[in-house]
Amino acid sequence: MRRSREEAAETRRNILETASRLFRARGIAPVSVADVMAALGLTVGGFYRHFASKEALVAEAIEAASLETVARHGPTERGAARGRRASALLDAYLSHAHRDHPEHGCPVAALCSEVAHERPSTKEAFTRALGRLLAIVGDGAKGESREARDRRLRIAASIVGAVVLARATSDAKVADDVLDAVRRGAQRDARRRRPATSQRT
Amino acid sequence: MRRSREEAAETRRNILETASRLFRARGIAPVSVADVMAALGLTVGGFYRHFASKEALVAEAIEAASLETVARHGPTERGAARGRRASALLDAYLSHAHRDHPEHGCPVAALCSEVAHERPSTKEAFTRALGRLLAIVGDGAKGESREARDRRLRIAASIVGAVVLARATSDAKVADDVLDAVRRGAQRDARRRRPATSQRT
DNA sequence: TGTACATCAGTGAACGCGCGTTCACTGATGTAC
DNA sequence: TGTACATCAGTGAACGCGCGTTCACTGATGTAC
Repeated sequence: MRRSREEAAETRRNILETASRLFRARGIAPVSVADVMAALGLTVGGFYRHFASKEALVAEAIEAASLETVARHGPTERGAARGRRASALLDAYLSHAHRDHPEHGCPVAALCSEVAHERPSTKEAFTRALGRLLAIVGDGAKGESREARDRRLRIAASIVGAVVLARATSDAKVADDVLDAVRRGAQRDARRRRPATSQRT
Repeated sequence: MRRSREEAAETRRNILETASRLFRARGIAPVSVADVMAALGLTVGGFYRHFASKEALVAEAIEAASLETVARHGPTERGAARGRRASALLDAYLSHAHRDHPEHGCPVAALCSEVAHERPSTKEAFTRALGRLLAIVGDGAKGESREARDRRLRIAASIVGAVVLARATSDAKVADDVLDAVRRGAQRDARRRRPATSQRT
């Protein structure tokens, strides 16, 4: 039953994409290698032709989810366009759609507390994902002031915190309100140092 | 081998306390019922004399951790004392000690992304814990303005986000900086509406 | 271009292991008289 | 207060189950000539 190189490469991409969705939707531990393969109509044995271990898959899946999230919010522009992009990111990040569909969302928000107990390779992939999130929240130029870096870290912590709490709570009002409150705060915070930028897309 | 009522009650308390520590330190799924009992020098079978299921233990352990966290930051005072308490809470929450010792810390920060995939009873215990955290971040009086409630939600999201990210990243500088940045921001934010309160304990 | 053979993607069963939960059993505790 | 018996906290083995990983096998693909 050998497949062509192209088919094999596509299988690998499919495993990665499916794993990336499943891990974000249901967490790392609750998703088994067999779950991922079954979702593609394949059996477990074949998995190890493509990845050395579940751990390796997890690290790559986080990487893939992170790159997908970044790509959705566009490359780094300059000036007013960058401000609009950052503002649009905040609205998207704190939307009900993002809260309700972690499988298509940011891996940092989906996996943050679970990753703390994972192995180094997983934590490193998570760390790169967080780095990319920090990069699209602001722009992290070399000569950045401490205030500017603080603001990026603060915005990242609050948007991740808001989405995670909105997903974990069973109180629908708190879930809605924390997203709203953080959206208003972060937009104001982001605007503070970019007064020339037009807001609200 | 029957034990006295007092001994049995103490065993129950010990199971709860140990579970509460282990879940915060290592997460829910990675800690088995046998792990908890073994940590007390007991065998698994006896567990079910005290709790109906692991799920019931998880819910009670989150509740216990939450009450312990609240108790550590004292009951609600009025006026300037409340401001000092809230300020001290922020410093403690965002400290290296809290980041490095989740087993003695806030269950909301320790379990947030994992709880999103747990059963209703667990999410409800988490929701009560979040409610208590919101209550000690500000004071949530009845006539509270939208701005005041927003500020409490924003501070809660950002301190939880900061601790979770600081624990999950393998970049020591980002871990330190996100705690510092959020501490400065939250102290400033908290001070904004309580100008009469003396700051920095 | 055609043929013979090596490669290897995917199968499906098996490996050892740990999980949550159940259960017959033990013997000290608690209770009824 | 003393005795007989019921209760039940904790033991330790077993239950069925799912996990990550391994492996002999298959047959189509890729390669050497």
